[in-house]
Amino acid sequence: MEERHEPVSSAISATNFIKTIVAEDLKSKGLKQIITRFPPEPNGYLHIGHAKSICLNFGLAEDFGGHCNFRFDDTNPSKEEAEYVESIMDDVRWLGFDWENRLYYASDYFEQLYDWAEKLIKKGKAFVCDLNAEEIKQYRGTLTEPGKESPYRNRTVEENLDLFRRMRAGEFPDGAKTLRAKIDMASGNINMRDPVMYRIKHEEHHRTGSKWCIYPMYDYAHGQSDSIEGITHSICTMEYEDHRPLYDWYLQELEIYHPRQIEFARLNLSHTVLSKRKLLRLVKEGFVKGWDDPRMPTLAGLRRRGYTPQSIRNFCDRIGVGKKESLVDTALLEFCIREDLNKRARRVMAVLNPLKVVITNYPEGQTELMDAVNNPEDPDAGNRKVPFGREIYIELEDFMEEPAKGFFRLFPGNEVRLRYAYFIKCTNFIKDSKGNIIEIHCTYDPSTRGGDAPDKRKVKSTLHWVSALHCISAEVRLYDKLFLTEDPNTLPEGKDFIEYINPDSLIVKTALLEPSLKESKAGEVFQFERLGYFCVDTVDSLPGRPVFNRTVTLKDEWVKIQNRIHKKQ
RNA sequence: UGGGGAGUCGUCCAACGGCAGGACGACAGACUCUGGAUCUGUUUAUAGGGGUUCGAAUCCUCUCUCCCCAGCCA
Repeated sequence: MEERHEPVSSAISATNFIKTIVAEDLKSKGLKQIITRFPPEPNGYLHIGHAKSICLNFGLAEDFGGHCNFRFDDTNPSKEEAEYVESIMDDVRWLGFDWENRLYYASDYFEQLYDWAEKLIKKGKAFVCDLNAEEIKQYRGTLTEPGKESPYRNRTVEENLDLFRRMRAGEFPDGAKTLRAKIDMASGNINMRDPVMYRIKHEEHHRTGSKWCIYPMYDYAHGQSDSIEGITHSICTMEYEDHRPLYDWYLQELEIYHPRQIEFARLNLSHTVLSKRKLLRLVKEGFVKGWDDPRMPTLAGLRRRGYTPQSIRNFCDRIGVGKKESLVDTALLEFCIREDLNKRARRVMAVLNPLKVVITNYPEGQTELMDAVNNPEDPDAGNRKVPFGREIYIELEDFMEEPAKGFFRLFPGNEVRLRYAYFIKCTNFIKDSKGNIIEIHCTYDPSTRGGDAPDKRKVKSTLHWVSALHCISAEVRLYDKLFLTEDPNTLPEGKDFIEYINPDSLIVKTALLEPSLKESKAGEVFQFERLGYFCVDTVDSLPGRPVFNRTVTLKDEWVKIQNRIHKKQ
């Protein structure tokens, strides 16, 4: 699974405001290197939004000569599970990033964090509060009104210390007490209204087991973890901007090394959702088949869909980094995977909607092996032989009884090329009782073997095909956008994002494939000529029975022409 | 009505007092044994009003719009 990739071409990534800040800091603070970190909570799967953060943090470290730590932010035992730890590390490795020996857990710092909490108590900057959750909420005030001070706010240092130690010792039940910072209940910033530092949870932690029954809150743990690791730049998303004063306050009161927090806008991608809550609903309610369903924007899903690490890293470079809320068009992601696969995918022929063609003047029982190029973009990919015979299948869409305007594929009397084979001309067609075309008769020109006419005459179209006698069949899964609406997060009043799921986001077909595909291996990528890029599914394929996932279609001029005609009508 | 943040082509990102540029998309053409790829070209933007300045997307000011914050979640 692990792959290494050449760095993304520097032509793509110009600069961003964070690089500017870091460059200035390096100069003004005389730093030799920077240290960043990627700090996921192990409570779910990584998605393309996390990839933006991963690329940013590891990329910055690479650009400025430093390193990026990998840290699990595991301060809440009720939400976190060990199973996620492995999958998250897999995803980051898959993207091609290496944290070497710098794997950390916030839970490794619990003892130090505890000592620092006592230090704040001794400074008179923290107190044990007996208010319950509901009361704390009442006392906190509202967005426009200041809060009230807790009646327990003025306990003595000795009492606070005693109570806090007893909290740790397990003397109190969940929710009975909290440790809170003593800051300012009238602050306009609600995060500063005596925020909770520790809560009591008699729960098993995935790493510390039952050693602790009090757990630090994110705000109390994160900055200090950054400080312990010597992080120079702690990069997070915009919603933490309001938390920065608190981040700074703890570090200042603790009088310890003070990293700099910088916020950037999280990624939004059109036609999909990236919130954990919504993704979970898609899985739980069965709209997709799991976290790694190829329609999911999770890294596991994208990987199974056929997206390459390189394409995702290129995407992350192209979208840039800013502070404003934005919605990136999925078309850019699709461009990135086409760009990458165009260079590396072997071309093969496969027919999704077969229509039988009989070449009436071709000798019965004859088979020829035609020379086919594996990848016109890559001479090293070599050639292969594709069997050809009297009866073949072409794509149903490649024939029209009465050609529409702009259609120059097969129609009665018209000559086209069969890729790597012969010119054929349609002489007749057969319909069933319902009027559906079920078979085409053509003649071929033997002098055009290989696909070129000695008399230099041209045809306007080249069709892909498979030999009826030699082709194999396989399940092919045609994936499309998961949502019909561009932004499933911004909906009319009363609408649920579920209502906008694309009913055709998955269409399963039995396709006919050239025989070389029989032994293709899980994860292999191909371009089915004129159709799109496909990969062999890593979960449901069996030896000799591959299942193919469509990663993305090819750009299709004919589809556009048809759409235009439809719009006019 | 409190605090914080953001407004530049259709989309995303640059330009940081000196010619508003790139990528994707769209459109047009060339080329092509994939209506793919490639190549060429076209199109469209500084939220609005004042001000400072020789010169403003950039500085000042007022206004408008959008986003985030009231977990013992992260």
